[in-house]
Amino acid sequence: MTELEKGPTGRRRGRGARERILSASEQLFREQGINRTGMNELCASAEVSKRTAYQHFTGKDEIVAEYLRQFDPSVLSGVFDRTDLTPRERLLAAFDIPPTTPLCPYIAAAVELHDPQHPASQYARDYKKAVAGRLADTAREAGAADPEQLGEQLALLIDGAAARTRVLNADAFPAAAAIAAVLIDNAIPATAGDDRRREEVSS
Amino acid sequence: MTELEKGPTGRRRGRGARERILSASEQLFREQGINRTGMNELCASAEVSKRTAYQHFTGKDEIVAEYLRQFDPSVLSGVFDRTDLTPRERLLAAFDIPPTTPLCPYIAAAVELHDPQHPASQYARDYKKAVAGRLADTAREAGAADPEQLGEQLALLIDGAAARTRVLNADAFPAAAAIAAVLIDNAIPATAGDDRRREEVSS
DNA sequence: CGGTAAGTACACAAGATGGTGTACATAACA
DNA sequence: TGTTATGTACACCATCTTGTGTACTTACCG
Repeated sequence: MTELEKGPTGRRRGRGARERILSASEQLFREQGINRTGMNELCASAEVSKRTAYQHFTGKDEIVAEYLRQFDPSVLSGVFDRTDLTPRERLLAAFDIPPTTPLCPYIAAAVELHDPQHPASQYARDYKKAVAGRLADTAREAGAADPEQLGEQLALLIDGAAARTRVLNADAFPAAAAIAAVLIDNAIPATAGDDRRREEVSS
Repeated sequence: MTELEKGPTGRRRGRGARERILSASEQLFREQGINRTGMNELCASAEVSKRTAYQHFTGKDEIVAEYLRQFDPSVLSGVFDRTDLTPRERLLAAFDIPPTTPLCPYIAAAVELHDPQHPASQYARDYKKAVAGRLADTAREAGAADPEQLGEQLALLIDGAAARTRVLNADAFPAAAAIAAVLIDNAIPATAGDDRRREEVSS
């Protein structure tokens, strides 16, 4: 969804202040949170004059919303579009989050903004539902009996791992992956599936 | 841990400003978040003069820390000390959160404070570990093969449900309870346990 | 060239924030 | 009674917050 860069007419739109702002916001909002990042700091980090920032965005809220909207494609497609993995492996790969993703920004935003009506909170919901949907699709591909349910369950595990990682300051995704393996094996009937085992459960 | 009210000597300690502050903080921090609740508002809601507040607490940080410390006994003992339930039922009862608990305040605090060194963040970690420990104890009682692991897994499910409930604005605890049932049945060897089924899985 | 869109620099507003200082009131207790 | 702990009322401060206003500069493009 990274639009513009060059406008539709081919005209260059200035020196890319907008993108610098969003790029800086991605870093700062993640590192120090949304509420702890002021506009002055954000503009300084983006090397953009404050005036310019407010010419591109009506206010901080809009920057926050746009900051969350950016993730939609990147995070999702990274895992689910890998054709080198079986569907089951893809489901589990969703728990192999690289260290570059310290915490789901949607949970953080939902907590920090604290207003379900905020546009950014809407994006957060949309994203979460999209992830659950993608997981359900993959679950269906893997032959799960109730793919919607499995997708929802795996999404819940991911969120649990994210939240727990944040609170405990220790990686909880391996534990979540272990649970996921159990759920996947339980959800896929014996006849279907790729490499699942029946009674034994990988810890 | 609701100490004082009357001191150990029987002496009345003023008019209970401290408790009013903590009571108001519990409500306000929960309803609107920590960062969105200013000291002026907090003191007004507690019907306490600002000066008094700063005589009881060195600063807002201390109030936040104390606010989190209060939960330790109440939430935990409510579920785990019920002798009318089998251990397995107690494990599942942890997912029957009443509507009075809109969201785990520890996750919210960890996100809002955004500083793992903050005393309140410490309390959050302690609490989370305590819950996992209690779950593990109960899992052991229920005859689980690896009670520590099951306790950690169930704790992760609770956090996932809490986070997801917050972001999606919809109750995710039933789904978490369903997963919990699967994990519990998988973790308890066939010989042990109370009412578990073997192959069938309660959705 | 000149016009225009884009961006800059910087002061400044208006309000909220956490936190103090000062003088006064009240309740308990000896 | 008077002393002391507790609490109040309220002005006040420094700082930070989002957001504007104004005047200037730069890059592009015909």
